[in-house]
Amino acid sequence: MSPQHNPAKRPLTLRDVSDLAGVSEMTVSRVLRGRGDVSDATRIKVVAAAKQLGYVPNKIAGALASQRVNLVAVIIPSLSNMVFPEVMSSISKVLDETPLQPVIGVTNYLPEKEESVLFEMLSWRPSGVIIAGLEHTDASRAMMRSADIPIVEIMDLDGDPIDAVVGLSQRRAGRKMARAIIKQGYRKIGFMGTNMPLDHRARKRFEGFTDALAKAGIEIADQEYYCGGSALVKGREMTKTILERSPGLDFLYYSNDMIGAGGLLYCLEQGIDVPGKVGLAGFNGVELLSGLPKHLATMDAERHDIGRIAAEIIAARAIGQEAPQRVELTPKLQFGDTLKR
Amino acid sequence: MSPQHNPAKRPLTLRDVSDLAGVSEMTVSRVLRGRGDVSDATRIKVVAAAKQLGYVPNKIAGALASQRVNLVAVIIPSLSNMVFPEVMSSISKVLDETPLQPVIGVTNYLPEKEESVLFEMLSWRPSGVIIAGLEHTDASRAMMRSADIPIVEIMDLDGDPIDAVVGLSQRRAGRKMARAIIKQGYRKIGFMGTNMPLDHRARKRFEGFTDALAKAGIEIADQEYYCGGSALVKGREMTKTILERSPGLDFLYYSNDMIGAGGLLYCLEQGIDVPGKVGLAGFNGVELLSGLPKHLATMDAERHDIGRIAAEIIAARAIGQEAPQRVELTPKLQFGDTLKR
DNA sequence: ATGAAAGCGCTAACAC
DNA sequence: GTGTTAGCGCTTTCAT
Repeated sequence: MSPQHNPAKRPLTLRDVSDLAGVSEMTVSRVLRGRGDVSDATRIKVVAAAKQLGYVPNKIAGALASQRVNLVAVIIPSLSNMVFPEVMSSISKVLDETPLQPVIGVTNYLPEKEESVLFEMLSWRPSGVIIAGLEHTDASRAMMRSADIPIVEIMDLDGDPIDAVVGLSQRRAGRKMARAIIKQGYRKIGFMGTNMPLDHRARKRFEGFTDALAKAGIEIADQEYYCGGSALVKGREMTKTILERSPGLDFLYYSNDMIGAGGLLYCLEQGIDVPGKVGLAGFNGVELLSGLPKHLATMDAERHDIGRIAAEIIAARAIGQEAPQRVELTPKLQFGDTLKR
Repeated sequence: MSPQHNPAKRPLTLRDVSDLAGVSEMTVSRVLRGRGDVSDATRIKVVAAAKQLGYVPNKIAGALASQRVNLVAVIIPSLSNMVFPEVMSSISKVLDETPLQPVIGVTNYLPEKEESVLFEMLSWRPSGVIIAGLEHTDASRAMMRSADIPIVEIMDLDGDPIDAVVGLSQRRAGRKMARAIIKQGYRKIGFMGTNMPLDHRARKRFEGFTDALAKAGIEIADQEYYCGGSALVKGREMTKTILERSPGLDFLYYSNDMIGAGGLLYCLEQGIDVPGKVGLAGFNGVELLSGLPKHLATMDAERHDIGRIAAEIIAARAIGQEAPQRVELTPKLQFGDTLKR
């Protein structure tokens, strides 16, 4: 039955339902929340009345009275990097089994924006926070610390967590890739990445990468950075630039799979022997890109596990259960077709 | 200054700030909201006190008292189709200039999920709703109608809007593409799409497409559907399948750019003359994909304008201004390199 | 199994 | 310019 027109032009309250059903507001509240003992007869009357009116409970009032808000703030740098929607979907899948609901905030990699998003979110008194990265302004850290709710920092492990942390060591991931590349005999290595000093995870991967090269007595032979625009196009352009400037390069390491894919397409068009003459590797394991002529070597960022585990920690703590404080995931190297093996 | 440790382990209230600053709660409230006349001296004291304590206002209580919630519910089917993050970012950009804040809900193309997401959202009494599509359950429509807030349905125009609507006629977009294809002399046309009966926009585009073909006395020569998996891979596989089954095809129309790109890569690998022997076209104008060896012909879904205008309508109505009820956008055909011209 | 009263933390409205 | 009072619509707690 379609709800009756609401003549009062006033949001419906419990009171309206209680009047129609002929029971107290308290009883209506109990029925609608499924709490406490209510006789079947009453329950049916109340449900019918609520439905007939098209009553939608007011969570604002409910939350204020109960001091409980079943919201989980999820704070990520961007939606255009496919990694984050994927983390989100894992989080949603876990929270769907609980009364908790994710609320997304996007920071655009800006610490001040992160601070303001966090402030906004915390002012709704969520049951928990899942936030990307370990780098935050002092004020952000202070807010999270004093919020007295579970905080899970995700994606990265290299730093000081506020509370719980789920991720992988980005430095270690960079080192692992470097070692694999060296082991296959590549020596003249070029790097391409985003010009985003605030993408700390990319920065740490690069640091780990150069560290491991240095231990083998190798230095990055050339590098190139971009910002903005279509990553696929930029990958192609940077690859052209770097290969023309440094024809001796035998490996190209990209800070993400998207620019790696652009580079791969360029190399194939130019008839460059991949991975014989030049090897290529990216980072992330973006499923989107399987389907290219060759599979780009990459390292899985384990983002589904990260999202799942982070959400599980929040869900456990929300009901007073113990949960791990630190979960380290190990990224898997995928050789694909662009790294000799 | 880092906030003092909160010894009470109790969320801070206006009261705490008012005690520290030595003024009434009301004055603190005024300062923190920037409303009403407050002397500079008082303002400074209050701001200092709030900062020292690390006070974060409780929006739950504020919203209940003021009967105002500066949230805008944005309800979309998916985050993995890049179109929606792009719409989101346009919405955010507009709302950033206002006190309004977007809250994302994802329905996975399921009407029942849409209904429950909507219910959850409306129970927070948002200032407006932006929702993808014109197809909703009766209950969803009833909820939106009786919520007495601005509702903007986006992306599609072919149907009965609840309130305002911003989008393009998906049917017309399909027809337009069909006419362009026919005009270039293609006659044996294959179609590939998602197996998602609930993606009404894709369905309507297809209907418009076949309508226009029918008017020219042409029927779809073959078709192929997929669900799940990497769109790029699926596009490649379906293209192989359809071309082997129907070698006479001279045009392939894809319901989205991602599978179109997979098909394009396949054709190029096979050395098929594109667009000479076979023409290709997709839909959406996904910027992500420029950077492929050839540019896929496509039609811009105008999603940035859609997001911007939808948000502008909500923002205007939120402050009592008039706003358009219906905005039709005209998708532009981009020939790229895969459709003769 | 149901109801009555108190109050969650804030703001509207009004008084001073 | 600042303070006081009375709720906002629910849920908690306690009474019956």
